Amino acid sequence: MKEQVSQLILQALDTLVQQGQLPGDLPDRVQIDRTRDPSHGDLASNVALGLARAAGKKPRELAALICEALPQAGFIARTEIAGPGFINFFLSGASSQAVIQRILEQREAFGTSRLGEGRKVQVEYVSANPTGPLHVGHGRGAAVGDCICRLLQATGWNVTREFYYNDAGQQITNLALSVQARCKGLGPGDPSWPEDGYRGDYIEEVARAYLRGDRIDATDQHVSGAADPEDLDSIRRFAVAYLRREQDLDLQAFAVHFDNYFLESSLYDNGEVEATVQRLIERGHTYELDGALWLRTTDFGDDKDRVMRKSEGGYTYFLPDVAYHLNKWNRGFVRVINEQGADHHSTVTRVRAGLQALESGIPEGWPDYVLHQMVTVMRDGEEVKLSKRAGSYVTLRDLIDEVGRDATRYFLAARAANSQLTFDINLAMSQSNDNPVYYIQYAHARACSVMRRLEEQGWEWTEEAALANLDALTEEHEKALLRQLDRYPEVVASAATSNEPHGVATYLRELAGDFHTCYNALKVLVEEPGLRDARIALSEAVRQVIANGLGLLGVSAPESM
RNA sequence: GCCCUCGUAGCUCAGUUGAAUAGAGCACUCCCCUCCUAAGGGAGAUGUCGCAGGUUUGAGUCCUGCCGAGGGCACCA
Repeated sequence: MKEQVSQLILQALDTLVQQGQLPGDLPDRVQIDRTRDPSHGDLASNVALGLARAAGKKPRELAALICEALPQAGFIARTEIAGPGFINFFLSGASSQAVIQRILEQREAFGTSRLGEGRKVQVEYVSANPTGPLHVGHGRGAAVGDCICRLLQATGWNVTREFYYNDAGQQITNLALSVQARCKGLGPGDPSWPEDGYRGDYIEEVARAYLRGDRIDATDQHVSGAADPEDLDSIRRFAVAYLRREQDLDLQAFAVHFDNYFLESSLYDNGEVEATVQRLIERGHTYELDGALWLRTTDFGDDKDRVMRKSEGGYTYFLPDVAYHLNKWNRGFVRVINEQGADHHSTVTRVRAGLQALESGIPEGWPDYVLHQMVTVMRDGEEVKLSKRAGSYVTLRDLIDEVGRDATRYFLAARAANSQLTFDINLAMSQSNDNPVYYIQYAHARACSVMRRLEEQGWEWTEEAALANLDALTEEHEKALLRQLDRYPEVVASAATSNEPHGVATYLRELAGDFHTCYNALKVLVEEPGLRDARIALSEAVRQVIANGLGLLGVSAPESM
């Protein structure tokens, strides 16, 4: 619709140029906005404001000229010049009601698009090292990352969901040592407890399972406990598998899954790290200093150069990061989105710089990053900091168990990632109108109950009859709903383009609000068949859009509550 | 010290890529079920958009500086 109005204006501008009212160089597109205030019509354009200076006319005068030159179009009821020179467009009743037909035809597909054109996109998220249960921060990453994936799928991208982790290195050695200490009956208080060991109770569970010889099947790891407290390597493999499985269960409870698990160690095993170093050296962006090999990342916007190979011979973590992203590029992902905690933001410039230094045709600014800020959990007005099992942090599982999957997902995804989030447990659990999750779900359930009541009344409803009677929808509350429904595809497209799933949550809150208002003011199941059919169609359209939107957030749409 | 993010109603947050009187919800005051689930709705009140400049016909939105909050600044991952 925006596009059509835009075409009309462009034609009008063309006419004015031919009449000599406007100079020749015109924009090839004009801005059309949805109005905030219904008294301003449905759509508005600011062309006249923008072109007034070049035209040497006052904005309102120019707006009047443009309006006169507008070609006739059935979907426009009238236009109006307002404020400093806006042109407001009032859509005809039929064209605003037509959204219902589109929704009922397209159903689950309403709001989806082919923006992605089947191109390959990879989203990397969570990527927690297997050293303990997932914490709330991982939960935020899981919710945001998963919603981004759903949005990308809905807009026609070919999505791969990936989880990257490290099963070697210092952290994992530390983990193995901690489990070993537990195997030997030591606790965090003992003098021989490993320095910086993991202190949570779950370490003891790992140790017991290892000594029992349990078999562990995680999505990507399968191993049995060797039950030998002296075999550190065996303990390491077991602990990694155990905690990976632990995380799998957390993610499963959260309805988040991955297509691929990627091991940092594989980059060493198959020589990609070494090949990356060679490539960087060949390209001449490296130098040796104090026995270390440096990459001149300052050539690519970094504020200081970075060490790639330490003087003792080992690589810094920065290098596998670059190798990993080169690997992603080589797998053909034209778009890559990394969802991470903001505490990793310093890697952004570094990785991009490293990729530029490879001179492999990777675009500047690739990949995308979505960095989420910290989550603070509150209960009864006080900050919750500890979980019993993990020892030092609130786990994702704690939240899911306490407030449920739907509320947890909604709260973690409903806010812009780059702002700090306060997770209020009491609010998330409250079954009242305070709680946006229930508010939205209730709107869906209400629409479902309309259909149930319809059957109880013994009334018939057919789509054909309803679509023939849509012109009965003339009340302001109904119009507001129609406008809101019409916006949905744009909301989805914009959320997908900007990697901002919270836009969908905000939209659903508004749509549900408009529905409740309308529902309260106007009875759906009235005696008069034409009006009843039309209102049921409206209610059904709202239900469908809420279900679609909740689907994008991974939140259920219950038929009754 | 440098870098990143944030600062909007008492609280939690939106703000459609620069537009028309800045919006919701909660909390507060009143009101609405013989009526499709009141897990709902209506009315009222609520702001120097952190501060100060700048760009622009127009700034919550863009630029600069300052203040405040969080995070990051290793030959650690």
